[in-house]
Amino acid sequence: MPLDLYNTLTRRKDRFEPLEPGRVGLYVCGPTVYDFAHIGNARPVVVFDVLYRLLKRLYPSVTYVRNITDVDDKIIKAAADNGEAIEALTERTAAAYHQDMAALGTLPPDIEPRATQHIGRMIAIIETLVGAGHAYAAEGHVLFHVPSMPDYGQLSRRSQDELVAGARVEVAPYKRDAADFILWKPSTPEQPGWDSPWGRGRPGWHIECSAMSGQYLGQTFDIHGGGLDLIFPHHENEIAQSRCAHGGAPLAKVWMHNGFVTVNGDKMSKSLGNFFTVRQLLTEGHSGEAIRLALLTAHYRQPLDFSRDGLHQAKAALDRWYTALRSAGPVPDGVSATTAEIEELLFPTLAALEDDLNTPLAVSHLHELAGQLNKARTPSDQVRSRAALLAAGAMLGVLGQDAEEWFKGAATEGLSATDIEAAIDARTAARKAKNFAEADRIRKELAAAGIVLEDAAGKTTWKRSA
RNA sequence: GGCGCGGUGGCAGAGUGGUGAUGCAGCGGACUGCAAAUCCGCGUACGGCGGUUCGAUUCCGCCCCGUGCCUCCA
Repeated sequence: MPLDLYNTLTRRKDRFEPLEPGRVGLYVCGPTVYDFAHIGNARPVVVFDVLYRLLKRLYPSVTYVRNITDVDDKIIKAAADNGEAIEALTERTAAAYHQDMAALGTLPPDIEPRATQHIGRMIAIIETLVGAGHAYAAEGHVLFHVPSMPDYGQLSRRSQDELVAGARVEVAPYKRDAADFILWKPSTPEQPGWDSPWGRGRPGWHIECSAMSGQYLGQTFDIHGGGLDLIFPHHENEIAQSRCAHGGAPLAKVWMHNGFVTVNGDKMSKSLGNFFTVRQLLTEGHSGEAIRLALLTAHYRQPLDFSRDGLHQAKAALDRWYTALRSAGPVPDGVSATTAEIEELLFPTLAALEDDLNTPLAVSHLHELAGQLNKARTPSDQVRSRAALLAAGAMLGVLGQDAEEWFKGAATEGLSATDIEAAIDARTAARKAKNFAEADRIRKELAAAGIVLEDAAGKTTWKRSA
């Protein structure tokens, strides 16, 4: 099955072919580390994690680069507000980011470069741009001169006239053209800064990605991803810098952008204050797996309205799948499924993902596989459907834990597993004695503590129903 | 003003020029001491108005509503 991906540059789904057979380079814009990641920040991480898993399955060599922006004016401000050293803030926030993204079941990228460790390369690119007449120094700043690039604006499909007409900010006096953007800016003594040919300063927002993608993936690579709001100006400017520094070579072949997470229809954003952090939801007791699935229930280019109800629906789906896995019981000796058998069952899920990451359709195929597992009557059918369900789950990055653990979980409060099992034994004895009043009393007592009992095949199992 | 996205059954959410996914919720049935889970069955859903077509939710036009970007933003 071929892989089709929607390319923002062409505005249509295109058949994907790696630039070099068997090798794929993927660059995704990572976090600016000054605060906890919210669900809107998490969406691209989860979406591109699914892409990464798919690419790894389809191609022998995949290099996934996701940067950490650890120099930025928001960081300077947050550190000042906290009375915290910049480095302490960025280290702390980056560590929290790693924890939270791991909780969402995302694989770490192959390379996670930090902006502050690539200043030299940024300066070199800026020097090249100045030398080629695409950039100029003015009042300690270095700016990219947008009119020097005739085909600027292809990604966002904006003409330079429109940019000027729509400019909503005051144009700095040192700009030759209103659309020119900053490559390097001066730092005051208390701001972080590096020596450069233009004095002590720090990089502008866009140049870091040009430096890091170029270093790890080369001048032209396969896929560049990020959120919709990065199309303009960030990615447009990244393209301008990189192409003008590289003799016009394209930066990335495919540009992918995920849609926004909204709350009651409005974009979730830090400035609006309508955000849920991943950490907050995890603390409330939502599983990272349910958060992840909630983010995958809408197609990645569609807006996703986030709500706790959506989270509960995702959990219900996971309950259904884990129930199927748990009910199937242990695999009998000597029964196994062949790779070909599993692949056949996995095919629809894979085909859905290969069609521009149609995760909602893939989710429906997981439901189909769970249904097949529930209906399986022979050990070989069970083993086959179970293996296929697990493999399909792995494509989405879910169903990675043991089903018993999913249901019995780590209870931070309430009854321990030992207490529960003792109560179940007492109830089983009562049932054997046909003392159903006592059996029901125990069931009710456990239910009040959030424990649901299920009598099946002569054995009683339990789960926490939070 | 420029550029863009969306409006599918109670909810979430795919998809398609013609037998209208999937899940949740709801209803009925099987199973169960009772439940739960599971299985079986059940729904005159495609914002409005025109057009193209034998046939449109799907293509085209206009309109309405919501929403995003236009140098903080995933």
